[in-house]
Amino acid sequence: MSTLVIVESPTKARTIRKYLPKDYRVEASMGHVRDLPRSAADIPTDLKGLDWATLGVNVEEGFEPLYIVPKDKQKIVKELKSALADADELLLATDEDREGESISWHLLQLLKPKIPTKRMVFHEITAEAIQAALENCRQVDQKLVRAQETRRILDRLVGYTLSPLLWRKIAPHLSAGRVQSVAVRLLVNRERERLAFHSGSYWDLKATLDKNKSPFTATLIELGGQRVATGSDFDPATGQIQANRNVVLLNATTAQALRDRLIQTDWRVSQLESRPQTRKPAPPFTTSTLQQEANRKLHLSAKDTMRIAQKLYEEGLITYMRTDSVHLSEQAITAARACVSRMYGQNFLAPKPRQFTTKSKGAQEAHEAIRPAGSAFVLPNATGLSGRELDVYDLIWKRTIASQMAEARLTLITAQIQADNAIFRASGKQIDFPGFFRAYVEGSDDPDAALESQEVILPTLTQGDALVCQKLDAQAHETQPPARFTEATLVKALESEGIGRPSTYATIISTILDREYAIRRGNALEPTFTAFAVTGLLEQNFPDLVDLRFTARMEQTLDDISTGEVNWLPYLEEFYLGDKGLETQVKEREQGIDPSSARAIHLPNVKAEVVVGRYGPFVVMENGDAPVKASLPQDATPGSLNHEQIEQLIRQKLEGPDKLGLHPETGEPIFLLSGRFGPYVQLGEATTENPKPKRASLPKGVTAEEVTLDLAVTLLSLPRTLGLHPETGKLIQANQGRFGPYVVVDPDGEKEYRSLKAGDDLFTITLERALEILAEPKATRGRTKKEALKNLGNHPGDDAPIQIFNGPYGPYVNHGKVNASLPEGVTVEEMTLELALPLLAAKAPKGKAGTKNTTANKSTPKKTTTRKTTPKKSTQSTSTRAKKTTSG
DNA sequence: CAGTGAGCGAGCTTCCGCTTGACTT
Repeated sequence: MSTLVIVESPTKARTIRKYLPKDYRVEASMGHVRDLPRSAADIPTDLKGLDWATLGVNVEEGFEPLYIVPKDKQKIVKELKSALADADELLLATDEDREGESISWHLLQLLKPKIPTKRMVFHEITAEAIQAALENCRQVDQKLVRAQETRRILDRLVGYTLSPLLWRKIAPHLSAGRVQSVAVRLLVNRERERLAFHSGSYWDLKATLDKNKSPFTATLIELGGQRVATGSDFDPATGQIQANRNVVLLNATTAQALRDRLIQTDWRVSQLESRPQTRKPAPPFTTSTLQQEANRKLHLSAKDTMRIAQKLYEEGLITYMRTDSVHLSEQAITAARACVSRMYGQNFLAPKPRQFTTKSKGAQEAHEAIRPAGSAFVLPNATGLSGRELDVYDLIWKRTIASQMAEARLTLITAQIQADNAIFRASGKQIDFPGFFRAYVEGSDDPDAALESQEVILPTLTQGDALVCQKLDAQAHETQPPARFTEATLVKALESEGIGRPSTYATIISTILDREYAIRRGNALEPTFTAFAVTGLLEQNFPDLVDLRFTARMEQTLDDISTGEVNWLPYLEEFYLGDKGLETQVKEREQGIDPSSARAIHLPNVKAEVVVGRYGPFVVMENGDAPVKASLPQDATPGSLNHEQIEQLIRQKLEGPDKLGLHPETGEPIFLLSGRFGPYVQLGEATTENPKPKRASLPKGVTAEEVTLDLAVTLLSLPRTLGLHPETGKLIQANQGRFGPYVVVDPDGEKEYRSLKAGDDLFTITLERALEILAEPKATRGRTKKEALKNLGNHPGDDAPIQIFNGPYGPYVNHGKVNASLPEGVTVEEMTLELALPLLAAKAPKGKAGTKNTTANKSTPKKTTTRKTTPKKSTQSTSTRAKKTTSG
């Protein structure tokens, strides 16, 4: 007989197994095993008709939750049950936080063990820690479980009460939630600030000064005893200098005049100041800070970062990647310090081990900080990793090492320089001892500030020194609106408010993008019209729920529930059914919310109304008694739309499309129109006989204003025939496609495509050049060609190579079109041809398959964007939700 | 791919937090 231990993740199961006695069996629950029904399909048949079944909470009967085992967990539960049958003791070893405690409780409810059962908790996987945990087991903490259940129910009530309201008032398939709606509101509020922003301009002077042939620069700060205005003196609402600021504002003329006067005067050092500064290293990574840094330094999305971190974790290279703790274990500190003294020397070691404390709200700290795993950190170049995986590991390694390094010591030097009645300032920064800078400098969200961290050397100066002014320039500046959120800054903001959890930051962003509350433009997240409409409705009717502090207050109550100071049921009753309660408020306000005004958005910079419609946003402009409506381009957002664009759209609607002119040969009119996919030109009018006249999109980078009749004629002349293939006699054409210009052989038959190279031009390319390009092999899809991790040799059957590649789910063996994962516990190094053959045989397609299926490598153009509608299987994931796709 | 935005309507959409999984004629 034996003891069954249940943990959350299979990787953790594998690691702790070796610290447990032989007869202990460790299994993973894969996170939560029960939940409220997600949709109608999850509701048991006997409860189907009940009005509270979809909500999954019987609010009239003591807020009793309806728990089900989701489809993807049924197999796991079955396996756990059968493992339990062979055990004579059960240890529940899920994480020691609210969610972990709840998982243990649900396991108890489901498995109903008849054998002795205990709750085991540990924070570190070492022989001693596990031993200590075995000796100090306890029972499941019911109060903590209740706190989790309250959280779960509250989130369900918010989400499943507000979302339907949005369907009724704005558009179907929208969503609202305690976390996502606040995140969207942050984006919207920032965009509003940007829209209300008025830029101001100011000038100053920049001098290049010299002493003993070492030039340095200084900036004008004071004139005639008055400070010279800078960006922070402006009122963002007006673009003017704020009231009560005693400053001089220079413009182009006054700055130039001042320049001409000062260049002739004497320059002298009037004041010198130098002060020492020390800098401490940043704490080791949490999920949130890792995502931020990977976004700033490696330009990875939160989702990509997590996928890579998961991989590193599974390879045993780093500790758990979903954590809110900055705590380092004894083992980690020792390992980091050993690395520092070996690689940088004793000088660079922090005199005492440095331990950090978590400051973010609501942290639960069930895990360590993210750091290289083990008691001796693997050096980045010894990991065998490459590409992004190596980059992320390197980042984690450096940040961890740096946290145990000595402080950096700097000297900041400020010199004031007098030139007649003007004062200039020069700042220098000298690094006296780099300390942890050697290993790691935290990235910045502000590129200007990032520059600042570099050393700026000033020559040795003394008060009264005479200086030579080599150059003096007047420079113009403009105040900038506050920057849009990026993934990094949004995650940072959410975390500091205690909103969302490490396991959810990446999915919060995915949800916002999936629901089209925001689009990603460059690194920035830009809120859409839908986001404005939804945020407006929620702010007007449920201000408390979209308040940044709502989650913090909820967390406080949950803490009080877990200590027994607050009773959970009255809290939920008040929250949902009370006078100010959610359900009460929805019922009260439902009538008053007019759908057409909820869908309408008024923007300060635009004199028309934008309406969120079934087919995307459109503008409505008053025009006598029949308002004019016009669709907006698909990527239009409140922040990208300007009044000229709208006027053009409206004018086109009123006067018909702009006519560019007549076709020089056929005499047909050529129109410039604007559609959902941007501007395009059209030859002739659409009539009933010819409903689809020839059309062509403008090439990238050409705006509607720049289009000439010539360009339109050339675009409409496409495809351009280059000639016949000298060998096969097949037609060769050049054309403009979704991925840019290309050439094609046999456009009505076999269709062999190649993209044009950087130097080639669609309109001048010759048949000879086209043949050259066509002779080259097709470029491999994706960014980089995959390199095999290891070659195992050739298959005895067909002599084709068998190789190991790195895939999204770990390394796998490849032979032709057959892929197979490595057996559990076998490393890439240990794999051999002999081990691979049976794996491949088991995966190989049976019978005749294999010959036809060449599509994988051939042309399978993705239908729409990168978002593919994946199989109906994974009903869990939000990103796989079927979408209304308007392309084809 | 390309000019719409209301109406009749069955049944459905949706939350947050834990965790990995891997389709076929």
